[in-house]
Amino acid sequence: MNTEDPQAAGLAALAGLIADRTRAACLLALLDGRAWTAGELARRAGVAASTLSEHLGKLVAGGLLTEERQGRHRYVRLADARVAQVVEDLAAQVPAAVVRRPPRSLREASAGAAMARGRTCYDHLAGRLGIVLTDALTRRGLLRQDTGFALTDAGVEWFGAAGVPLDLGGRRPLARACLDWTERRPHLAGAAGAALCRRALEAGWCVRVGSGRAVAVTPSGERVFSDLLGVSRDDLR
Amino acid sequence: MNTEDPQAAGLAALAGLIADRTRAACLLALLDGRAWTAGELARRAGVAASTLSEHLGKLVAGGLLTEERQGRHRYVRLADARVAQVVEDLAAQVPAAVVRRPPRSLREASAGAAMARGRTCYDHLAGRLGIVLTDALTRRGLLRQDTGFALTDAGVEWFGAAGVPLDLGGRRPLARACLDWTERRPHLAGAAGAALCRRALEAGWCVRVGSGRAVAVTPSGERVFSDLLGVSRDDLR
DNA sequence: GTGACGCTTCGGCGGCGGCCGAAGTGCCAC
DNA sequence: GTGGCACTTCGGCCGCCGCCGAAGCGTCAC
Repeated sequence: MNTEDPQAAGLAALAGLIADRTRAACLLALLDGRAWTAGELARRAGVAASTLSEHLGKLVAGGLLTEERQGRHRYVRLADARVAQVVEDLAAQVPAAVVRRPPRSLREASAGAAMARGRTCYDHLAGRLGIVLTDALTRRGLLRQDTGFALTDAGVEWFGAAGVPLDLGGRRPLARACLDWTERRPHLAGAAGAALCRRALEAGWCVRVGSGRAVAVTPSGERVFSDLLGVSRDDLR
Repeated sequence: MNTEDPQAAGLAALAGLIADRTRAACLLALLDGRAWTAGELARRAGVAASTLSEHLGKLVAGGLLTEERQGRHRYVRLADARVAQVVEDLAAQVPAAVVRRPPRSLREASAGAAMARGRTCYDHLAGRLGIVLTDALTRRGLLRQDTGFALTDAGVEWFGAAGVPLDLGGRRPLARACLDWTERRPHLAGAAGAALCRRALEAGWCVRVGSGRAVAVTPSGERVFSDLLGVSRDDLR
């Protein structure tokens, strides 16, 4: 390369951090928005602890992850919402045919079904649950998807009325579309999506299922979503 | 890797296509939305024609590029707007400090200045020009950026009145934020951004400068943007 | 036809990077 | 202290991949 191009080099370096099967598996696992220990990730990815340690070093050095040492554990999480967005966006581009794979076992099948029903996607809700809520917001004129992706004034009010505080002054966009990779349609992300998810977990509208990203709606959540958004219970199961 | 994960493998493979300096340089060059020949890209990237041929093969096989053979030339372009978006988004994440580099020559400096003033970003307008237009749309209540990123009803009307036809039924979102890597702020992308750019070039409001992506506003364009959006001529120079 | 040109294929080279196991470091429990 | 555990560092192995030049193929100009 006679004429070195710093932008191309930077782009290649960034993509290179993701362009490894093991690191990609880590990033996807970390998309649940929580902190994992190095050991958990190593088991998940199926590589030796030493191998994973090196990968984490690269991801942290590259700014994709932040780490937090606690005793003999190294906790690691996605650095910020922008990193999560990049990983999501890229993951959403991989052809559906590649991702869809018949489950190997009953256990895997039911875990997959739970994820498809509802899960967190970094800091917001995804899966059928995410889509149902996003569609309900749209149907009620609270979110507009026809000319872009933004809350309406009524939508901002609705969040206030629902007891979901919105950070209006923040640098992060309030509403953003995130392509759902099970539903293949956009769901609500951004500050509003994060606030809704946080509130739903705090208030017990939803609970985490098992150890992973899967999320289920509680009876109280069904009532709330029905009252606030007219979502039928059948759509949430 | 004991438990193979098709999603991680797919993500890594996709990122791997971008994770090479030469291929990254090609993708960035192709972000101008036009078709390039293999030879042009080889010269641009500074590698042998044979090397570049192999890279193009991978990018085409991976679905990032489409090719069109004409005589002894192989024309290649980004496969679609989604690919452009992925490349843009990823490129926008590389730290500004890496990209900003003092120009080597007067020629390079003036080319850089022209690009910063105005350029195409795949199929829409970027650089100061893109930002000025996006801000003007926002100031006039035609585009809303405070609660997301979407055209208002008045905005949809404005496009009609300005003689810029919008495809309302299309699958592609009408308005989308694209992070400008010279201005570090979002400018208008999506179907509306593409329509505006197409109309501006057709109607002679803007013209391509030199051989590349740079775009300049013509006197007639200054008049139009002033009339339609209240943009001062000084902001366009 | 003849030569020039654009691109592709192939062989070979070199370097990078992912992987592991072994050894080492720090932390915790007992 | 003593052992166990989580993680890291190191050395070495292996395979992949980007690079080139040479040769080949099709197209275009004359």
